[in-house]
Amino acid sequence: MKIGYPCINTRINCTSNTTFRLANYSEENLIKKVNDNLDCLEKILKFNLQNDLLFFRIGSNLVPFASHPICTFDWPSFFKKRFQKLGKFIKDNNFRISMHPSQFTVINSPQEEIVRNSIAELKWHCQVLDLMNLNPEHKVQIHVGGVYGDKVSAIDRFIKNYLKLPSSIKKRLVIENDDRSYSLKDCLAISKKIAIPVIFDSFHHFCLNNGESFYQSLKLVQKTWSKKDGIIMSDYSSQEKGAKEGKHTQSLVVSDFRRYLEETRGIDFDIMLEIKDKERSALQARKITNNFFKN
DNA sequence: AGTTGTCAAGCTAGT
DNA sequence: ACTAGCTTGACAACT
Repeated sequence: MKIGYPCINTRINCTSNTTFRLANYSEENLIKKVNDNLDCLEKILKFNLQNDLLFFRIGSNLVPFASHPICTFDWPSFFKKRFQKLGKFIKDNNFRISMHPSQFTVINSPQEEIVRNSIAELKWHCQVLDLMNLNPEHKVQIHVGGVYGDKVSAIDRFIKNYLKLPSSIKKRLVIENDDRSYSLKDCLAISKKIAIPVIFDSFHHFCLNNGESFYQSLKLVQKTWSKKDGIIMSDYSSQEKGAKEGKHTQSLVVSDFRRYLEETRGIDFDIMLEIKDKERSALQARKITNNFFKN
């Protein structure tokens, strides 16, 4: 089981998500920011390696405005060597990488332009992983999208648009159950039709489910990951106490996490801790799992 | 140096 | 009609 955290390390004095305002776009700015981001990504991965945190989600600001029409600069060629070097480090040390384009990426929108923009967004995410020469075990995850008052057609639209995607995207794309619209059951039904792997988000499942236990859920999800996709990825969080349902906790709730490990014992999966305090919780979780699996 | 309004983009539920 | 929350806070202009 690999343990990871998303995008940001709070104790390293840098972020791999530096960006700039669209109004300040220039080739010079772009090059500088991407360079800074790659520098920082390298530092984060080194930290993670030292601490046995081999799962990491790379943030979507790594290349600012990569899918925006303003960005005509050939950054993939310009940074090719750097990406390759990072990719080698990732492979040599057996890291698992994921990326998660943000809420604007909706491939089942009824508006063609939104779908087009979403595909452009997926394309550059996948391209980053390709530039690093990472195999399809390194994934790009999205949600199914909107419902628009008619889930059946919304799902049909997802499938129809998915089938038109280039293989560079299809080989990496996975769908995640969300906390309001598309449950695990919905995702599995989609997966059955187009063989897309499903990422299980335990917290979203807690918010929206059809009665499946965590163990059952992971077992069901396991069937959607083929050998080339690697072992299953999952997202983990728990509810912030006192806040409204759906808000991620500030720090790892140890008792909840232990219970989760108990309930899912026997299933091999990589776990991404979507918790606000980032590496702090991941370090805690690493210790807990190390002891847990000793027994 | 620290604070705060604003930032490319979508969707949903709650007020 | 408007906002919070998801998401990954970070920028930049102001005290």
